[in-house]
Amino acid sequence: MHVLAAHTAPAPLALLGAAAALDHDRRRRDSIQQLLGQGPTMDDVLSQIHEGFRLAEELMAELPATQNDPAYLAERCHGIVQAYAAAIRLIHPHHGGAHTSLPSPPPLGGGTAEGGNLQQLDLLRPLLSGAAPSAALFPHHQQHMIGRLLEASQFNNMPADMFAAGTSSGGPVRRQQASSSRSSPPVHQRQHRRRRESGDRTTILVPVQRTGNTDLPPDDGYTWRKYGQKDILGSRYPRSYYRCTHKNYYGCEAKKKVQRLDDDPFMYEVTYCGNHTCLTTTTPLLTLPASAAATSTATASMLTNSPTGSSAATAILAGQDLVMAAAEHPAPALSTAIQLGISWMPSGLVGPSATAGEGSSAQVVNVPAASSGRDAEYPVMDFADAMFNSGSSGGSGMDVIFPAAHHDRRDS
DNA sequence: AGTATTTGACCGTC
DNA sequence: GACGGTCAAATACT
Repeated sequence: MHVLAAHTAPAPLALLGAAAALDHDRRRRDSIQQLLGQGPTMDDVLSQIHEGFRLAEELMAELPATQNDPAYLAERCHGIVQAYAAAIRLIHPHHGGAHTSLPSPPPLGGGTAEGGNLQQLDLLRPLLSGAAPSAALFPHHQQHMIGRLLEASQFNNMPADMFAAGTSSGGPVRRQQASSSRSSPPVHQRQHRRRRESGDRTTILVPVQRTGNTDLPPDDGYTWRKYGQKDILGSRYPRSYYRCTHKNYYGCEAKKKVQRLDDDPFMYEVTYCGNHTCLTTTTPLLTLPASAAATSTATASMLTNSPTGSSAATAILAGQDLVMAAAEHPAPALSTAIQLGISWMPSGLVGPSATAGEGSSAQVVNVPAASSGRDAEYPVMDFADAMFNSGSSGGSGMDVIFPAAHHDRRDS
């Protein structure tokens, strides 16, 4: 995958050839235009988005002089939000506006309407984190800005444990010193290793978590288990290798590589390999008793009312509106991540090899039906995911739910 | 006891 | 032979 050779690129946009970027742009526009049908043109949408960018840039430029004027800042922020909301309304006119269709989240940080509007910004996340097409649509600095807007709108208001759950951050604290005295087993005891997989890969750029420990890899809503780390030639930062935590339950073969960009330590390059079968498989390894489902539903309600429950999770767990909305507008795909309040889903939903120069416009809107169907029909599985994401290493939450099934699932 | 992380070594590819 | 991806023992942690 040629994207992986971009370590020395001066900017993420350099990940794409100019011709490929233009082609992505065109096909993506065409695809979205088809979705829009007789409605507003894609140019209208992009114009509105760019207006948001423009206002945001103005605000950033004015920040040094206006940072002590909260009323003014609020007004400018509101204008920015309105611009993006207008773009969303153009894309989803039948939503009837930014406030009416999607379930209203609880007030975030005391906000009211802004909370709802800011959540709308999340709909942009697939555009921005969804690999190449976004790079084709928006300049590098604008992608940065969107990332920061999104963080300001959602991440900073998310429960801290929501992030601790998604990645290795939820695991044990890094040990102080590792042993180096052990020796590897004899070669003949090693299992034969599989050839390097050459399946679909998607590379995206994700800004680092700005709050807390910024060394933590970005959370994408999935749960990953780190299985390796390598120093990469010519790269300042090591590359970490993760596989899906659900591998042993669902046989999920999804993997990802995470590496900081040399030229931008505040950005991670995340390469996803393989799709999450744990999202499309119902019960390959587990048998779910009806009582467990009932219990999980009840517990889901508790989570809904939990003070730490996210607004998005509340929306999903509490009703079907968003499920239906997601089915109609699959780009912000419905998945475990949304169940957990994280509304972007890079792997398998942004289309394979989005950076490979192949037409991705169709794939952008091609959400596996099994995914949303499974989420709608198997809430217990989502609860299992939630328990997986508890971050507890000693005694998995699955022990509580599926005690009989939870044994002998260690690797190899 | 069970699980996640670390890290040196192994293995396939180029 | 270099490099990247993976394995798996040792270890940390709950």
